[in-house]
Amino acid sequence: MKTLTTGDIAKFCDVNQRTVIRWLDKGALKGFKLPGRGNNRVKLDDFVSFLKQNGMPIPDQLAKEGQPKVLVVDDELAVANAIRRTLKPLDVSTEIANGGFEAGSQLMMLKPDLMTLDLSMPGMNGFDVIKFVRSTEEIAHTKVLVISALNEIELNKAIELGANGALSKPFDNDILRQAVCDLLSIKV
Amino acid sequence: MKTLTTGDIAKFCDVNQRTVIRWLDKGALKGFKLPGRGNNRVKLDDFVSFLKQNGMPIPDQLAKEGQPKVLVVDDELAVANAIRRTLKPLDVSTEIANGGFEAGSQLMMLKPDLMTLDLSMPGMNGFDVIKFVRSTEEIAHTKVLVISALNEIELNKAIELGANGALSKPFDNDILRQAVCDLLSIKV
DNA sequence: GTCGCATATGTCGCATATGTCGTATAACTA
DNA sequence: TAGTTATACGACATATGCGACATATGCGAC
Repeated sequence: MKTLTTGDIAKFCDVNQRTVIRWLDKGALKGFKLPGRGNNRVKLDDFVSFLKQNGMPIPDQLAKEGQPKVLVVDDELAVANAIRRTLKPLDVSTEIANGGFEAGSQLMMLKPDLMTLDLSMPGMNGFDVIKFVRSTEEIAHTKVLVISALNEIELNKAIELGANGALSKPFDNDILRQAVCDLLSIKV
Repeated sequence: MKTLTTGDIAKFCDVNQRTVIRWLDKGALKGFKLPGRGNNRVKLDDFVSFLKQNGMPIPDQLAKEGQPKVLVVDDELAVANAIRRTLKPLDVSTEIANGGFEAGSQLMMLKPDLMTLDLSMPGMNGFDVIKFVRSTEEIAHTKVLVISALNEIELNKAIELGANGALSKPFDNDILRQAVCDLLSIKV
C-alpha cells in the first residue's frame, strides 16, 4: 500500500507543507497518523481522488492513476482489440476482459471509470451485469457503454436497466470515441 | 500462532523498519523478543489492534475476522446449493457464484479464504481461474478446492497449477467437509 | 477601482519522529 | 556445514508537526 507524506504532497501540489497539514486537520484530505508523534500518511488513492474532486491537475508521476480507466468486455478478442485501438488516441488506459470471469474480476480489481459491455457472451447475461454494477456501491459510479449486435429494443432495455449509453455493433470509430469522451467528460 | 517480523510490519505500514523497532522499544506496539539477539516478533492480533487503535488502514490481507469465508463456484445451482448445505454445519460463511462473471466479481469482493471451483463452466476455463488466483497478489492466499466431474488426469493438472485440493463429482459429503476443514485449519 | 474584512496560505523556530547507512550477528536454507 | 538473507542498533541526516505570526487571496460593499 503506497502512501505519501505531507512533504510529498506539498511538492506535488506546489504548496507549503504547513498547508497540507491544515487540509488534513480540516478533513479536506483523508489520511491517517503514525503512532509516533502523529506524522501523517495519505494513501495514494485518497490523494488522487482528492485531486480529482477539486479539479486539480494530476502530476505526471501519478498520471497513470489519474487517467480514466476503461474496461473492454467482449468475448471476441478481435472486437475487443478493435475497441482498444479506437480508444488509443484518448487519454485513457484500457484493459480487456474476454470472458465472464475476467470481466467480473477486472471490474472489481480496477474499478474502472467506464466499461464497454457486450451483451451476449457465453455463460454471462449482460443485463444482469448492468444490474450488478448499479446495485454494487463500490462500482455504482462506473459508466456502462453497451456495444452489442442486438436490436434496438434490447439496447433500450439496457439503458432502462442503468446503462449510460448503447451502440450497435458494428460501431463507427468516431461515434465510439465520442461516446466514451462524453461519458468521461474528456475532450476527444 | 501467526507472528510478524519487523520487516513484515514495515512493508505493511510503508514505513522504515527502523521506525517499527522504535515503536516496539517505546511500547507503542506490543511484541516479544527471540532469545538470540532479541529479534522482535509481533502477534498478528496485536498488530491488528495496534492498527485499529491508531486509525491506520488495515490491509485486507489481515482483515480476517470472524468466520472463514467460502465461495462456491458452480453453474448448476443445484450442485452449488448441495455444497452449501454440506458446509452448513461448519463455522464458515458461504456465498454462491453460478456463472463466470459472478465468480470473478465475488472473488475480488469477498476475497474468500477458500473457493470451491467447478472446472467446466460455460464461457470460463477453470484452469485459467486457478492460474489467475495464484498470480494475483490480493487473493493469492485463497485456497482452491476443485470439484469436478472431469477425470483424474485433469484433476491432477489442476493441482499442478496451484489448486490446494481436488474432489471428483459427485462428491461424498463427509469427504468434502473434511477437505474444507483441512484447508481452513478448522475442526469438523 | 478600492476599501475592509474574513480566511487561506506562507514563514520561522524548535522539539522530535522518521529515514539512512554501516556493521555484527541471528535466523533461515540447502 | 556453509552461504544467504534478515535483523538490531548506534550515529547521524532529514523530515515533520505545531505554535505564533506575517502575508496573500477572494469577495462583497461602496
